[in-house]
Amino acid sequence: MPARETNPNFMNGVPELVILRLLQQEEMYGYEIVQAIRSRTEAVIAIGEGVVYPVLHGLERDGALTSRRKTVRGRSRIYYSVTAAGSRRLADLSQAWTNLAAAIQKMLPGGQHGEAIP
Amino acid sequence: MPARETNPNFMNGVPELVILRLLQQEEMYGYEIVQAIRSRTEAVIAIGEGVVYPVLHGLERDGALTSRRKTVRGRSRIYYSVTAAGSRRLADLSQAWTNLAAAIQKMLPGGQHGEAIP
DNA sequence: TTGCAATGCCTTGAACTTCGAGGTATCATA
DNA sequence: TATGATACCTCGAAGTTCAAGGCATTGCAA
Repeated sequence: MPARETNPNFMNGVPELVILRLLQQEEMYGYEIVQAIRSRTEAVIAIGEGVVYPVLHGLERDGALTSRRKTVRGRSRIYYSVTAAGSRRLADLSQAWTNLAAAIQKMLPGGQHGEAIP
Repeated sequence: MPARETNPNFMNGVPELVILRLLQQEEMYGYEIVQAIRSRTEAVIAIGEGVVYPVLHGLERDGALTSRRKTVRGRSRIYYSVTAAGSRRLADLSQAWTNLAAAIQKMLPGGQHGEAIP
């Protein structure tokens, strides 16, 4: 997952952003993340397991996450936590997202000035 | 450019959104769009010609845009305008984007409650 | 006048993400 | 005992975007 040069990986990387953010607040495992994203965004964002697991593996490979295996009620889970590098990565992604969202907001109707209602 | 079922084509489609929005305000040609996006977003968003032209062609093929050729100072330009279908498409995209941005904003630090400063 | 930058159109291949569908195994419940 | 939920995973397909080019004209500077 090499960073892009020009646009901050553009719109992509939202799964990565959301996953990092969740894990920064609380240690979680893959299956849990999938449902947490659905429920916390009221299904506005729905990221499947086919996306979540590869992202988790990639982030761990990059040193942004660490994992530990834990067995709960006979279920083997792999809990992920954010490392210091992951925190930095999250900060960067958040900043990039905020910039992008602001830029787009300004172009959309009623984005430039304070939405004056005559 | 078929619409996706689950996530609203996810983060993608920002070029399409921005281009439609620009053209709704004013008739423009490809080369002009590239620079308009750069300048109006203060280079936060930089979409190259390799993206803009295919998007324009796709939108026209879908009936969201119409074009007319015009020669200005010896330069042949193709000006694009938004059709009624294009307006609807823009409205949908704007809505999807707003929903998505709101959902993400709520997850980011200081997004849930009114950023109380004690 | 010669050359180079800017204008203006375009295509291509590669790279990357994301999606959807599947596979495996265990546990709890009906 | 069979089904659904849990929990992990992979794969191929599809779609976007990117960078790098190619072509032709105009205008300016050397």
